[in-house]
Amino acid sequence: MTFAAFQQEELKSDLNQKLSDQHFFLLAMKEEDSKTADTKKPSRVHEHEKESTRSICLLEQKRKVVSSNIDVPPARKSLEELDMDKVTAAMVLTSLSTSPLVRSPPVRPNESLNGSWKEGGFVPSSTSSSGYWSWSAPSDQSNPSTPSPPLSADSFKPFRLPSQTDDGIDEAETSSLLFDEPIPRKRKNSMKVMFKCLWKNCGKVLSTAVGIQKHIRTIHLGRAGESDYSDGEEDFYYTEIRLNTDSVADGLSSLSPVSPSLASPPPFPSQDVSKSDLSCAKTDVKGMTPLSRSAPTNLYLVHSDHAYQISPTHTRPAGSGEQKQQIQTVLSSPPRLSVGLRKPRGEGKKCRKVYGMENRDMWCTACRWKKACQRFID
DNA sequence: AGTGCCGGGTG
DNA sequence: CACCCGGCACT
Repeated sequence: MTFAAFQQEELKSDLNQKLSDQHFFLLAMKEEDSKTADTKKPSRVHEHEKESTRSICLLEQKRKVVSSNIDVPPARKSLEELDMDKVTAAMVLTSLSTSPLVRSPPVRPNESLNGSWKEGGFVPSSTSSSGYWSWSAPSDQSNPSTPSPPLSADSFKPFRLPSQTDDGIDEAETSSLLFDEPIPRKRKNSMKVMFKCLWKNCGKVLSTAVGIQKHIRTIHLGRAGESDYSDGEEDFYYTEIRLNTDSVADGLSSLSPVSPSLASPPPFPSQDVSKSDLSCAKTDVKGMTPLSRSAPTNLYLVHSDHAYQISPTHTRPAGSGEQKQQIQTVLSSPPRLSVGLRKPRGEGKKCRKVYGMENRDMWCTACRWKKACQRFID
């Protein structure tokens, strides 16, 4: 079979498939309409029906045109052959759409992020019956040059949603990826990824995963000699944190590395643990930015949800509720470190409470200026 | 809705 | 600086 003939076959079978699908859809629509005809305006139903019939006619015409353009009449093909053609067509379409050679340059403006990987990995073909979508391993039929879905850090960064306690967010995110909704979330690209040691009483922050692993291996696991050997245990003792390099100056917190370390001091003084991605997992040693848990292709995701997540040095009076709150803040808004560092609200009396709004002149100046009360400091 | 207060604006 | 206030977190 020549390539041209093959292409024609594909086209035809694909069209057949689409036509029959649409046909069924239209029939279903008609049924639906007739079911609800008594409750709806009859004229509208009628219109609908007319429309449907006309569409079917048009589709039939199209089918005829295509058939006449192609030498092989549809009747000559057995059902199995047709089915095979459908499958082949789907496969070819799949590989066509994923092949970098054939792929047309991006047209949609927002394709650069979700579009590319969606296109690359997930082709919702009606004939790929399994319904299981995965690009973990290319099937034997697909083009070997099929690019693996964007494992590159950049393409995943925007989707990285650290959520340890709330998987629903991840799912929502995922579904919004599956459907073509644009994701309005903006993220500053001034984010810097750091790795924080979660070992008790150690707040070591390093800029590379390798560095932090080495730190944990040598300092905490006592494996100084076997620097190359790693059974992955270090993975459990550090987490990734994202810093907004814009507001790093604000980020001076009381948390400072406790243990002296062999490596150079962290580029930034330290970080409040609440700003770390607690659920965030990490990837392998190659310095890749961690992928989202919701991403279908997690490579080496290791959850770091263990006892050391909450830094022992973090002794703010507010309990876990505040922690959660802060994490959510980090999740959902452009990072504003000051929010995380906000002083716990004073519990004592306040001028406003004591004197009331009517005696505002009796308030302390701070209260008058809507600042932290200085009269009833707790 | 009320309260506390941070961050930022104004003179 | 003093002073004020928008707006947010928290209750």
